[in-house]
Amino acid sequence: MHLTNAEEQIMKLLWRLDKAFIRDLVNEFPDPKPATTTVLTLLKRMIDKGFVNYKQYGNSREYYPLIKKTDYFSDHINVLIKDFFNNSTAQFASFFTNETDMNQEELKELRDLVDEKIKSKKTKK
Amino acid sequence: MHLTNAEEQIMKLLWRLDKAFIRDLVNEFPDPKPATTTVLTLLKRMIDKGFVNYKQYGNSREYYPLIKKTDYFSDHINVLIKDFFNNSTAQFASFFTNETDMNQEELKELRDLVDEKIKSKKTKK
DNA sequence: AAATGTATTCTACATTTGTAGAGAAATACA
DNA sequence: TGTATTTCTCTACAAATGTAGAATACATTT
Repeated sequence: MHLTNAEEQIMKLLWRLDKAFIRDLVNEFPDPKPATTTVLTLLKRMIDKGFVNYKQYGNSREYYPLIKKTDYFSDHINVLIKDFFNNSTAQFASFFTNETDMNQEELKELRDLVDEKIKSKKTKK
Repeated sequence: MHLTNAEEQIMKLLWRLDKAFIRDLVNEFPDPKPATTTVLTLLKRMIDKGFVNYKQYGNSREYYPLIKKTDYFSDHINVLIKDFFNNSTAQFASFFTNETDMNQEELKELRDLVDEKIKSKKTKK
């Protein structure tokens, strides 16, 4: 099961706000804002799909995400890696460092990060 | 403009085969294969969108991709980075090394890669 | 309590996407 | 040279997606 584009927009809002009432969500949109019912329809579909739940307060609901942004994202990336890099993370990493324009600073940061990762794996064994 | 899912399947075939006639494409599908007309319809849409072109041979056409896989992929990744990491490649890289399960080998490869990248940038200046 | 505002569900419909048949035109073959 | 095959276009339609009004129920304000 997956989110459509419009649904993903709502999801991003929920991730950013943590939880929100319908009016909060609609307000987050720049003009022209979608109709409230539009957002409600999307929310209902997202609930059916198991991505969102809510807490009832009187006649209104506070919606919140059921999956973590990082998990959702992780899935995305992995699909991309599978589709385009024959499932090789190394190949992807190579592509990544070549194609994105990280500056000197960021590159060093990344190298140190990877270095740490290597060390932590070594000690773990 | 973007490719739909079904169109992207065709695109992947074209990237892999470089160029192909309609029967080649249909044959690449596992059973049950889609109808030839289905694939033809998709190809026509992709041509209209500017993703594919063809060379005419008699009454049939040899189709080929107009965009490189890496460029297409690069766009994807960048959208993800923008959407989920506030446009910070460094933040994404960090996430990436943490969330994917690269082994010792791959990690070293990546570190060396990044190292090279750092050096090449230094000398370029 | 009546009027107004807000949230929700139900229903509806236009657009996009996935899938493919009918028919025409070109080609291959018996 | 008539027949089968292949490729293509045109048309069609079901399913998914995006968008929102009408109706309803509850809450708030006067």
